[in-house]
Amino acid sequence: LSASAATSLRGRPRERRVDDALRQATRELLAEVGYAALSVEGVAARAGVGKAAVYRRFRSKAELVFASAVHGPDLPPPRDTGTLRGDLAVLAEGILGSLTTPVSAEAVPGLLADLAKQPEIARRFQATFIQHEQVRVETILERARSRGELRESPDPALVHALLLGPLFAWLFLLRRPPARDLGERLADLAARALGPVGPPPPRTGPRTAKKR
Amino acid sequence: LSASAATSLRGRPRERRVDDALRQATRELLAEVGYAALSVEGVAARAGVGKAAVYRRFRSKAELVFASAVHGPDLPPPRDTGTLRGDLAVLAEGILGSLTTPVSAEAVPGLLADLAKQPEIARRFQATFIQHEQVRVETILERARSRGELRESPDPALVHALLLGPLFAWLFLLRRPPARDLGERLADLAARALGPVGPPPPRTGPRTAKKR
Amino acid sequence: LSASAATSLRGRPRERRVDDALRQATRELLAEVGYAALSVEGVAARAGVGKAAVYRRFRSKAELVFASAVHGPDLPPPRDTGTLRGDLAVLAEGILGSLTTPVSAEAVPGLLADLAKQPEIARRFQATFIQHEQVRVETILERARSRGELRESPDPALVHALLLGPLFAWLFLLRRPPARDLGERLADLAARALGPVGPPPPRTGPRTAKKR
Amino acid sequence: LSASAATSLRGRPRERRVDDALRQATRELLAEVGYAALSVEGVAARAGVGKAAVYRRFRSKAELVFASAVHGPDLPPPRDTGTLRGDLAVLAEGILGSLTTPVSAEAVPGLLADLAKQPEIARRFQATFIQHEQVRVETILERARSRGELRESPDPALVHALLLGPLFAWLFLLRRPPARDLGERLADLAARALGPVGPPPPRTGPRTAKKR
DNA sequence: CGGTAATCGAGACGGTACGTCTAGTCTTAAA
DNA sequence: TTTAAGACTAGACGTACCGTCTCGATTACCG
Repeated sequence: LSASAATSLRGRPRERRVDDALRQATRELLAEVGYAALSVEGVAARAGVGKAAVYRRFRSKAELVFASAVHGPDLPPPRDTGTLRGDLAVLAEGILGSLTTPVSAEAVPGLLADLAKQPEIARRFQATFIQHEQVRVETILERARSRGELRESPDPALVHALLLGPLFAWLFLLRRPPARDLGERLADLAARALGPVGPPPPRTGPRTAKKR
Repeated sequence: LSASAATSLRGRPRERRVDDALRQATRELLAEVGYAALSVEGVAARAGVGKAAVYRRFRSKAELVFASAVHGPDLPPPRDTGTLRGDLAVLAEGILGSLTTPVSAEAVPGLLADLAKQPEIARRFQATFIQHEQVRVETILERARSRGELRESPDPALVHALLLGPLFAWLFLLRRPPARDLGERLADLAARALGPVGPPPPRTGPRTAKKR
Repeated sequence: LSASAATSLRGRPRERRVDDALRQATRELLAEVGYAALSVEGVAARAGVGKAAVYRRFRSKAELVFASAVHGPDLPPPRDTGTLRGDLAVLAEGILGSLTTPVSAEAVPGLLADLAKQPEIARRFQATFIQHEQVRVETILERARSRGELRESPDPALVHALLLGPLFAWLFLLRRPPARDLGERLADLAARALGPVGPPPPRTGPRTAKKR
Repeated sequence: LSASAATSLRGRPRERRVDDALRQATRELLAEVGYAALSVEGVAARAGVGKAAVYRRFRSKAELVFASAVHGPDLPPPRDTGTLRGDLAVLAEGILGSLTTPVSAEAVPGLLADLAKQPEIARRFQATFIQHEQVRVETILERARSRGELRESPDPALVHALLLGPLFAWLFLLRRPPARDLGERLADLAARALGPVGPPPPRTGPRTAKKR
């Protein structure tokens, strides 16, 4: 998740100070004015840095913001709470937390829009953010299966969407303030939805009688 | 949902032709070049219309796109399929459909980003798009309760997020192609999460103590 | 100098009130904001009149201003003061006066610029403003010749330029404030320049006491 | 007279090529379409330059045209012809020449109009164009006095107006084509107006006490 | 130690879109 | 046919960024 371009060994080395100042300035400006109103010129000025120093590190504004605002795979591995529901709750709270920092809150929608047109950034976003969470989902599902809570592991992507999606929708589509226990409630619903998969143990007739 | 400004009765009336041409041009360009690369100048030119005619109707690019790309409350009331799961499936397929038109697919992320900084548009978005779907959710939940499928109605916003969120996440965050039965599968999961599933699963561990 | 377009006899007759309000509003705005910042919309609004009513009377902004700001041939015929120098002084003071009203002062440079590109208006300007003054010059020269002050009449256009030019230059090129006796001083110089052409006129009367 | 902004020593220096291309394009377009129809966008396009490069150098269209069209103080010092009349003729021909280039002819009236509302440009116009010519007038008057052609030096501004004014009026107010010897004729008249003509006219009364 | 090479801040470069403004024309309903 | 009101096309205005490039001045490593 560090900067980007191939760092040659020859010539004057990059200054760490510049990297830090850029990250800092980007985060500040994101929180202050939001993604759309954030300009590379503004970031460079705030960081006391030339524009070239920015573009030497990031190919575009989207990359700059992405690298500065999105946390990397620095989360601890998912804690084992003993139940699927508990594991999912921990994960959901983590996702919720990373979506509600002042920085993320401003950056996410704009970043998403840029992703739509910059496949390269989109790929990195997948690899850094999405993929990493999905691995955690897989781990959790695996555990649940070995506990006997699940008969067969569902598609991890679907489960991921089942947690991430409603959180995102709540915050950015419905634009509701995040309730304290939102993550837990969604984890609860998700666990319930995944519950015993397939036709309730052998013998249970056609899926028709869903009634009650 | 129509254009915007108070339609005065005096003076030359707005030309319908212009409204139509603008909507048409906007949709075409959205599908062709996407939201970011769409320019008001381009839309006006394609529509054979002066820029002033655009800004007389829409305060910004976001308003223009919103009004042109987002379907209004022109959906039929939710069909009663006889089961909660069925009703949700119909709704989910509808949402999925409206998110996967060539126009929406391009417009949604950009629109979302603009929403973040333009409260006025955000309000309209809520009223037009979100609110209307939420009413449908309420209707469906009401029906389910009168059928006895649900004991108590959950928060419609939460249920809405439970359907809309995963669909959105699947398409725009995970960037996966929409499977044919995606809506149905999510409706299935949602129904399962909301109510007791079929015959209570025999003995599947501590599903009892559900929070809240 | 009245308005312009062919006034049909059929249909509703034009309202005098509109003509007056337009003239009035144009003069006010000229004095307030100057020629460049004066807009037809502004004039119409100030006059409480529709834009169409303006363009029904004047083909362009230049025509509007020209008709509203430039005095017509409403000057009395040049008074005979008894000397060429005196006659020229009266004329020069008249020209100076017409160039230094608040309205003219603002209108003249802008009008001049538009004249450069609108031959039609330029023609009317010649006919209304220039020609009329030139006739006065001719009259004055004729008188001087019959008095014996001049041997032969010089080109009236040149004499006109000799009076009008320096006044214009003083005001609009050098941008100096008009001295009280500027007209008189220039008339003095002009009379002197025209004076006895070639060898001093044989024995001609009272050219003596030119002093003040 | 050069461009404008303080030329900082830091950062990338301005490109000479851009300055030249802008001046060139402005002059071409002035001659082709005139002042009113000249647009900054057009100039930039013709010069193969971004609009920003123009506005980095000139605050407005008026400044651009002024800097491109008006000759600087690059005239040689006024040649001494031996007589006041001769000196004035040289000067008048020079002024006439500078007012009748294709570029000036188109630029002057428009520039004059813009001067009326932009005091900053007006000031520069004074300093560059007017003042410089006035110094030449002073030189000429001084010479004439030391020759004994003039008893006392009149106001140089008035003399300047006496030459420049009629030329301007002839060209832009009366809109007459410039005669070959126009400058000389005006210089003749001016010399006559200023001083005793030729051999002091025998006995023509008290021409001595000339006013002021 | 002197050269090579990449860095630094600064800011100009070509492009492009923005949202505003005005000109002059056209269209409505009412008079 | 006029009126007031205001929509219409067309296009310039001056501002703001983007991402690239260029300047002179550092600052490391390499030979």
